[in-house]
Amino acid sequence: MNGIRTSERRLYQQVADQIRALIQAGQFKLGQRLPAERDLAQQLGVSRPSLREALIALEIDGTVEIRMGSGIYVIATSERRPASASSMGESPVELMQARAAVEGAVMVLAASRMTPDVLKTLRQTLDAMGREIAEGRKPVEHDRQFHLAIAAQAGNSVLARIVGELFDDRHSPISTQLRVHFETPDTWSYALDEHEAIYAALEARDGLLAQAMMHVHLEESKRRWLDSEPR
Amino acid sequence: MNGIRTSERRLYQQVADQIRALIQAGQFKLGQRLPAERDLAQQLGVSRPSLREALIALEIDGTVEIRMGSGIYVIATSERRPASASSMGESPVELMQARAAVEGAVMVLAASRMTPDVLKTLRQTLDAMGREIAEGRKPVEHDRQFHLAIAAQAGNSVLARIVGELFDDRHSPISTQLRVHFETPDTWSYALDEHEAIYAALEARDGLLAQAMMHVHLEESKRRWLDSEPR
DNA sequence: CTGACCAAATTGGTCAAGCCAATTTCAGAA
DNA sequence: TTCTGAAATTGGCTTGACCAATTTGGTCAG
Repeated sequence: MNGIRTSERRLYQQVADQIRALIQAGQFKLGQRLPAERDLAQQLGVSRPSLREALIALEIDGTVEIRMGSGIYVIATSERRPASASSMGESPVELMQARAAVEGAVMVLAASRMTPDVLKTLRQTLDAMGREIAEGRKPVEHDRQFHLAIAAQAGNSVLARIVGELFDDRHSPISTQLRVHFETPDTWSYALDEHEAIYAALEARDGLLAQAMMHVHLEESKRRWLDSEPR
Repeated sequence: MNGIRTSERRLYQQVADQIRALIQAGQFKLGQRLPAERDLAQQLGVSRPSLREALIALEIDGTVEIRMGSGIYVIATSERRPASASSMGESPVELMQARAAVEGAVMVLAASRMTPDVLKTLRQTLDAMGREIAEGRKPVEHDRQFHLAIAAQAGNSVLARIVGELFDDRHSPISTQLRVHFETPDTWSYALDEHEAIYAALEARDGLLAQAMMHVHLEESKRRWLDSEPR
């Protein structure tokens, strides 16, 4: 059960994954208590503080419950709490198809509820993106704000949450693969053009056109993503 | 900037919240580097390992990026991973509307990819539900399997994951409110009838009919949910 | 003056050891 | 047999140290 530290990932991530794997393999069952921190750290060949850092990650994702004086208990076997999307073998095609389904529905709802204030916010976000692109920076945060501001206007907080999660699944900092953002300074300007088309449709309160423009944007975004990924 | 440790929450959670609050308040801006761990820990009145535990939580939720030898950078100014659905004030109406949008899209995809094997699995699941209902038990797990088996056949693992999460958001064991399942032995038989109608439409490979039947099921399910909730 | 190189400083990463708080277990007394 | 209190166990947090990665500043050469 010794950990292998040959990769560049942080130790806590590796240890957390090891523990998840042990749970998945059935070595620690639902409801069961893990070995004591001191023992488990020794078994895994790491220091106790490093083990504790890994346990925090597991606590946050709902895999374990930590009780002072008592122990660490498995409360999920990851059948209910899947790992992040990228670690589940989900492909860019599937992610963008899912986004098309969800954000398509959001577009129709949002267009019918569009207000001058929201349009103003979207306008400001697009302008901020334009400035960042002109300065050679990557407007990931404003890209996110654009998508989420529209989703928020759909009037359904569940859908808004899903839109945010799908966006983040692709831009999550956890996975080292996803640290490499796929857009380049050149392609960001295309993305901005596509955003402008979405904005124009929303301004016109045309839900079906907005939906179509979002589909175009996501399809092009997927294509750029696929073109940028190492094979 | 001294932390206050009067509550029963773990220190790392408190410190993480403090840092989030500082970021939200604009003290640390997007892209900016936080003070060094040693300095920040001192400023917040905690030990460095405790501060590191808090930073792990912030890294996981996408608020900061930690670079060895360089520093800790703010990469988001709002939460990336919202708390669970039920703690966000999402309503049954919103949840079921979102499910209608997502599972509606899934129905169309699944109907076009339906196979005898999947139909057999669905048949078995419905029969198992029927037996459980006859014995006065609540077929929550088979209910889940029915929805997820269909979603799995849609051929998009992202959508399947979302369907699972939405189902679990409603049936999550974490929220004490949701421990009280809304279906009663009587209403479970209605739910089963609705499942049968969905099954028939899938058997006929009629995507639009399957979608309509799923919408009916979710609408009725929502109504039963609302009728059962304390006001 | 500018650019390159190198050493020192700074920063995060991990470890070891210690003490405190909460819970569990066990032994002794009633 | 049951209850109580002490000891053991467990997690929570701190202090301090050393290692790895990055940044900064100084020096030298062109």
